[in-house]
Amino acid sequence: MTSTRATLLQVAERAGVSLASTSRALHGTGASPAMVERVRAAAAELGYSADAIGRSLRLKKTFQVAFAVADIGNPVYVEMMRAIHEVLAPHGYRVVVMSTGDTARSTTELVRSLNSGFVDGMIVSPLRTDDRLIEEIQQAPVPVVVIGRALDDRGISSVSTDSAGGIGAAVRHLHSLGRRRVGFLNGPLDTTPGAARQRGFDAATETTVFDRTDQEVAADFTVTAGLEAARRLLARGRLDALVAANDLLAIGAIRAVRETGLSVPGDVAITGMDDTELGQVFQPSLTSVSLGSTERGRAAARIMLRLADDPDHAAQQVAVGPELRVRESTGGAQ
Amino acid sequence: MTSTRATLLQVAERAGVSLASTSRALHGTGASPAMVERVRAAAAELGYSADAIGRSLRLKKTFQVAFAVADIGNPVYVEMMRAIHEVLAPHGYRVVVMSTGDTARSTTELVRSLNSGFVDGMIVSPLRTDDRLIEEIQQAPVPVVVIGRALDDRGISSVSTDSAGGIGAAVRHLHSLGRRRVGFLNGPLDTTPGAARQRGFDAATETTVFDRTDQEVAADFTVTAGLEAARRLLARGRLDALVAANDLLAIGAIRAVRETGLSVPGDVAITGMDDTELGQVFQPSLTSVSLGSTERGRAAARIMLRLADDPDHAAQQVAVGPELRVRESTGGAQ
DNA sequence: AATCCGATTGGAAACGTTTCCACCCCAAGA
DNA sequence: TCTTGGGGTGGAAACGTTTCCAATCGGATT
Repeated sequence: MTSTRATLLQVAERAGVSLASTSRALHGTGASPAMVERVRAAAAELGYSADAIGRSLRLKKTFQVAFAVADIGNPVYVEMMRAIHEVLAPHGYRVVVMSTGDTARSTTELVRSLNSGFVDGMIVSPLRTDDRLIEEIQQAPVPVVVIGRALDDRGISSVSTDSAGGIGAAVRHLHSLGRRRVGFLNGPLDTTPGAARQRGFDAATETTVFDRTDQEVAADFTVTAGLEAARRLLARGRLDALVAANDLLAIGAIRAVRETGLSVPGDVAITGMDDTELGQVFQPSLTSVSLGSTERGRAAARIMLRLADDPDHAAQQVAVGPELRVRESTGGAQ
Repeated sequence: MTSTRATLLQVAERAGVSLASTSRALHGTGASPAMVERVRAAAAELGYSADAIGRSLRLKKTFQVAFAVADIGNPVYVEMMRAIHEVLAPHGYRVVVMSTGDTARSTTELVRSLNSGFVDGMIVSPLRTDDRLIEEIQQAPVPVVVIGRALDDRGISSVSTDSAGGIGAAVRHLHSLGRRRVGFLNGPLDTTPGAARQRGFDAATETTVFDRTDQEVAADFTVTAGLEAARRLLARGRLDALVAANDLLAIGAIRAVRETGLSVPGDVAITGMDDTELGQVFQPSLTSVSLGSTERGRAAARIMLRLADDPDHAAQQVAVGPELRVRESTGGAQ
């Protein structure tokens, strides 16, 4: 930690050649074999390795991509981050994690910070969106890929999924099991996912007929909030099926159901959404609608690679379909 | 995305003053109120914001800190990352996530990459360690904080915990419940945590007397590996208590126990380690030894802040004590 | 009125890299 | 032998910022 890092100029002096030749020799283009040999040796002796900042300044490229979400601890985002990292790292890109905060305003601020040019692009999954944010994304100086709503009409690259359709699949699954009194446990309606899932439930219960439907909104998408909201829901009348807007809410709901002395899935069948590992290892294992977090993360990262390579490339859209994974919490196998 | 970002020089020209004054005016030191006003206006009109790379080059400071672990998906590391981010972000530092890979060799490589100077420091939690790695850390050009083993003797900053002692607490807890046939479910012994926890179990069962002890090593620290290893362990003979080396293994073990028709905690009491959210929401909720992941992350980040501020600052060590959290899986309250 | 001092200001260098451009040299063709 | 061309090399500029240093400008003190 005492010795200072070697610079390219020092390597050049040691090799007794010019700075230009040294750079070429190391970067591998247009240098004679003798030169390459000579410079390599000098570089090795000094333990040289190129300074990322100097290179970035000259190249106007940071080899960094930001990944921004409201809550880094959320299992869904963790999965995405892992996938993004796995795709980007082999291409020499680093991943910078950032927090959007949970308002559209704070997210807008974050997007604006791209102006300081510390990354080559940003993958963001906004919890809440408004027109200001959309505009800011459109004007961003580097490519931005949105994971969430499809935004093709606004010329923004996005990776979307049909969570409304996913809720529909869950509703039909429960109906096909003979359940006729279904409850819906949603998260905040002013969030992008909350709004979409609400649309999904409304649409599904319009075409599929139940004897009774009811719903309740949790304070946020967590187990605790799910537990409390489910208690309120169950207190209002008997249900035999419950659709939760994500796995954490579903787990809270399972606890609430059991508190009342009822069993899952015997008395109440429950579905989650996101297909998290948590839901998979839970007992009972959770029937859940996979929204392909890993796949969405990968898709976003691949779009980013293309855009980072060619910033003038047209915006790209990818849609990942939802997929129902039937497990114990609705009486499925395993 | 078409318009190019404004540079400081452009702001200077627009304000009709020198580059130097412009910089001072914006940075707030030694400029007249009139100058500040004038430059601010010009900057606002152009939507100027300072280029991070240019500034980094001059300041020799990136305002970035790396966080490197073997598996970013592991709940423990997620918690640490969240804590680290929460501490560093308010101070203007960005967090870059990196993967150590799971060998000491690949971790060494990662530490060596610090030579390219893309980051002001690194917080790393190596899964496996050897002398080469220790050396590399000592020679790193920027501060490195290790989360894991205490390394005070080597002059390295570290945040450690007593996981061996934590296992001891779990063992004594089970003994105090009257359990006398205890099994130990560990992860790979050649990992730093695996080795420490093994020492803990050996030491504890030497001082606390059981009728029967047995142990088994899982392929890694996951639910699936835990399930398989626990099956082997249970097949060898009846147990009434099981200490797992982390929460994921414990959850695999619960499943294995139930497969044999036995109950948790009635027939077999089970403890985990790490006190993850997963264990808390699981049913039965998991008695677990907290190693203070959040606290360790925070401590590491705080050390990093000090070291980044003053690179010649002496290495710092912090130890976080383990804490047993009794829950349903050993018959505790809640 | 001359001097001095502090507060402001501008010029220029520096951080470390890549690459354009001009130059040189040698081999090949005329 | 003279020209042409191409491969290899070095000089120098550029990326955007901060800060050292010298210079200037007031106003206040003698």
